[in-house]
Amino acid sequence: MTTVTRFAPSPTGFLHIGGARTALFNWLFAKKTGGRYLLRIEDTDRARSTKEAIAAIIDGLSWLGLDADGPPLMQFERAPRHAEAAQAMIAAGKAFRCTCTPDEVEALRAEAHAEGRALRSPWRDGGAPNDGRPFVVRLRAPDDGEIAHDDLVQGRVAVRARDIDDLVLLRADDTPTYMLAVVVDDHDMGVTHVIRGDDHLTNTARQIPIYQALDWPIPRFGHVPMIHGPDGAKLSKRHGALAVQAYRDMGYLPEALCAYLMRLGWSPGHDDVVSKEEAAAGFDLAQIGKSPARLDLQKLDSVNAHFIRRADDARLAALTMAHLAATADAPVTEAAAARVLAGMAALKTRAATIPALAEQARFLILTRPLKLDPTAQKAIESASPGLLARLREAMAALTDWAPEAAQDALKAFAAAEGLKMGQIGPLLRAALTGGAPAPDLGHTLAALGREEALGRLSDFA
RNA sequence: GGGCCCUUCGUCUAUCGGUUAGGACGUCAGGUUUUCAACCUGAAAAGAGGGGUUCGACUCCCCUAGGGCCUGCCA
Repeated sequence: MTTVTRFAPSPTGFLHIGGARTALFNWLFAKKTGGRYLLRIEDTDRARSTKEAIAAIIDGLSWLGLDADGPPLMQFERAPRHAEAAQAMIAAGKAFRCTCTPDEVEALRAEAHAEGRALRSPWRDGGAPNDGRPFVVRLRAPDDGEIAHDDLVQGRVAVRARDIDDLVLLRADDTPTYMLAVVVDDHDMGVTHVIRGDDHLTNTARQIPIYQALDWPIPRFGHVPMIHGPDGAKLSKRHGALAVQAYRDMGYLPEALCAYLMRLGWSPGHDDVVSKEEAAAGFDLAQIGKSPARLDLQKLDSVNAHFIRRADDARLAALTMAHLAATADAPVTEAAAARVLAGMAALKTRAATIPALAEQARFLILTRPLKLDPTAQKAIESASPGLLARLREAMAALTDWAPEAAQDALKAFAAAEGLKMGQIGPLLRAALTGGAPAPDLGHTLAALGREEALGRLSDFA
């Protein structure tokens, strides 16, 4: 049997990283088992669902490389099918019409609450008046025994049947509730493994009776813990829950965010930083911890740094230039872009995020004559007269402008002058970068290119 | 109120009855050094509390404490 998993967000807001992680685990499990991973948009809450949210969710998943194996299923479109299932349940005596008014339900609920038991409708055995008054369809919750399932993450979880309420399946307007819609859709989509947040753990005991009432096979369930904020509090919209796109804007690579999210709460037994593709083969739901994990941006930084080093230079250069274009005061030229690309191999070992990479690359896009920061200013003013001019001359004579050759030339120049590198490095660096961060001088010279480098030296010689 | 789930260094975790409780990120201290990083070496740092079971418990059981979720004609 091929496995089918699904991610089923409700489009009432953006895709935050908790949802992204749930999607990721579904994706990993499907890949691991050679199955399919599907997307379902749970838009049955018409008032709160928006087109924008749907677009943002799909965009976020796509950015993360979590595209589904098939078009998304829109839940609301299936309302007739859900109603049909509810009717079948009534016919089988597993569901019933309940004509209690909201006030009556509230009173019954208060009573049940006070007695510490689950809500049961007075009409659960039938007999509700059929005189045109509004009604809902409720599940006739099992009377005795226990509802248990072997959770792939949590282990065996059992709830006594008497603690399950006569939950609403179909509202008075004939639309399905979440409990019904989920079960019907998961069944119809052929979902074999329901992997979702552990906020649904207790809902499982409420959904299993629906499967049983419909005489459908019950899928396996795996409830993964939620992610908490750095302070241990649950992530919520007003508390650190950011859209995945916000992480993109902060300069994280999608493969890095996936790798980090994947490791958050899942330990394959080693600490290697690997991509989701590399991890899929060894993925195991049983290795996911049961307790919530906190978000740690510093760890994310470190994982991101790892993937920046592995990333393609041209891709990084494009991301860096985009960031520079948005933040630098001066317009970025094509020549500057070429320099950033040329220097990327040396630059990318030095930054954990794209903004940090842009800061490392900033010296490359500066326009002549460079403005000097105080330290650079001092280095140039205090240099012995003519030194920079002689250095420029020595470099101008150089034919090979590769990093190593440039470095060797600098050493030779220092030796000829009877100076140590420490005595010419700051001066040269000041003239080349104006004080902006940059790699070692060989790479700095190489990335700038002969013409630009010599030009910058001329400006201060 | 009721039900269910969770609890090892600051953080993510390893350990599946016997370890000096290991690693990673972070932190701190050294080293390297031409800026900023990076890098190298070292250090500090943990089993929520209390009872059991056992020759022996982080590991199994119970209680307590703390946290989370569900208990909606939200999802």
